[in-house]
Amino acid sequence: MFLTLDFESTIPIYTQLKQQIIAGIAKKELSAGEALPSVRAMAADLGINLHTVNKAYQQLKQEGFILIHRQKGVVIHPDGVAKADQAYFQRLESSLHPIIAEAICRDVSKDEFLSLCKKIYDSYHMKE
Amino acid sequence: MFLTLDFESTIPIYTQLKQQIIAGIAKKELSAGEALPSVRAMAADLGINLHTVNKAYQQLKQEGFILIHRQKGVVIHPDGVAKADQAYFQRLESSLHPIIAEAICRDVSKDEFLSLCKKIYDSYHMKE
Amino acid sequence: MFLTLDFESTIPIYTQLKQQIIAGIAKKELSAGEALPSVRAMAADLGINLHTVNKAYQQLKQEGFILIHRQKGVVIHPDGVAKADQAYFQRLESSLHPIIAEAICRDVSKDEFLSLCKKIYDSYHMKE
Amino acid sequence: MFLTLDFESTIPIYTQLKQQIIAGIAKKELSAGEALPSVRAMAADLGINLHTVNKAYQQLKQEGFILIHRQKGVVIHPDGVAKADQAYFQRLESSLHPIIAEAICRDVSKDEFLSLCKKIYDSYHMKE
DNA sequence: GTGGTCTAGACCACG
DNA sequence: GTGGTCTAGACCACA
Repeated sequence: MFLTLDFESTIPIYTQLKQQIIAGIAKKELSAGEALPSVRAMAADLGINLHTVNKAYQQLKQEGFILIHRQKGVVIHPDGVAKADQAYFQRLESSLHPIIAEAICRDVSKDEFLSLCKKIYDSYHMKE
Repeated sequence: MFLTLDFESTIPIYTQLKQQIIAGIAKKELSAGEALPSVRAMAADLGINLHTVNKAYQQLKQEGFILIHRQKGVVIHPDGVAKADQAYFQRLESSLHPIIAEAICRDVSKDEFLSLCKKIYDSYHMKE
Repeated sequence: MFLTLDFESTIPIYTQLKQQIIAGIAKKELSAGEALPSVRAMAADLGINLHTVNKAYQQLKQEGFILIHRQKGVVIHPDGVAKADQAYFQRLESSLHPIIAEAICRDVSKDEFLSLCKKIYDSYHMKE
Repeated sequence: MFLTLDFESTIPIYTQLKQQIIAGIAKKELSAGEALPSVRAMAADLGINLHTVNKAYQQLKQEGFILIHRQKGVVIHPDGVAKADQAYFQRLESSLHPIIAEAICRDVSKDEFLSLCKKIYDSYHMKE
């Protein structure tokens, strides 16, 4: 799994890290139960601060993507991620709303938009 | 046009304001050439600082949603917003990527996801 | 002579007006001694405020481009504009400095820059 | 690098700051990848408010002269500034137009004008 | 009265 | 300690 961070992005590094790990899971590059590098190792690999990695891991844990064992270290959640619940759909919808509003302003047709979503969706499943 | 801000949200107020105005344009509640309240009036209405409003306006202007007319004040861009270009689609795609990745992890099917997008998309066009 | 104002520009209207009149003189569309519309007429023509026209006229007068007679009204300075003096060259240089600095940063070659200047220069003299 | 601001000037301080930094890049006093003082440090150095410095930095960033690195802070854009494009040449031309029109009115010959441009251009490259 | 600029001081997210 | 956000109050240029 390759992690690429953009230090010039406005997106916080810990968020980028989270997103990349989630993307890895979605692409099945990271499978349930698989071990992730320790906070220290990950930080050293990426040349970033321990706190930054830790923050990403803590949030991933809190959102049910990973487990942090004192001994076994960090592993992808073996039972799969917590499924979509009410709260998640609400978050999802509110994150899509502004994106779609802007797309409409810019005259992106519904089909065009849905095609793009499909394309991205498939880009994850192709790897399956 | 009703603007509702969430002062508890982690999303900056000026961003919320931007999004609501963009949503207003998408819903055709705000039509091309229509005037927006002055920074001062808007700030007073919302109970926020005029600089916060100004920041939102400046960004909307820079992104082509509004323009600042020396006589009419702040108005919705009359020619419609700059259409979707290469750069926009790139931004759009990178904003959708992490959202879709998470949806996949949470076992949201492609159809389910697309339905949600459709629903949101239509919620803007219903007002037409 | 055609005057076109951009009410959406960041450049003040009175400045645009000044520049257009100066351009008119440079292009010999306006010749020495020629009359300009009164403040009122000009303001009505352009749909702008009296004060705005007045400010432009006052500055043009102060810089030696026009004369304002109580009776004859506003006329292009019959003796030609005050020639370039020390102070003018200093102003000219300091207005060119930042422009040229940016051009250099953007890898515009000296020849490229000078060609552009020549082209613009000629665009005024062609009308002669 | 020496920055000199004129607090009496009508040119906004943040604009002066921008111009001086651009001049510094043109003169190669600031080289690609080099770090700039933090907004706070720069503000303290110049005896101005940090928001003023921030505004200059934000605009320089938006125009591609600098970028804000999460680890290194503010740095001169390492890949060099975005090269001259269509839009830039248009801006350049419209900034030169009024300057040249006035020069013509003041009987500055084309050669005289071009010599001045050359002189200024060289004043940047001498430092190379 | 409008937007543009500048100052000042505060809190927070980030690394 | 860094930049990002928000507030507040002041002055000015513009129309």
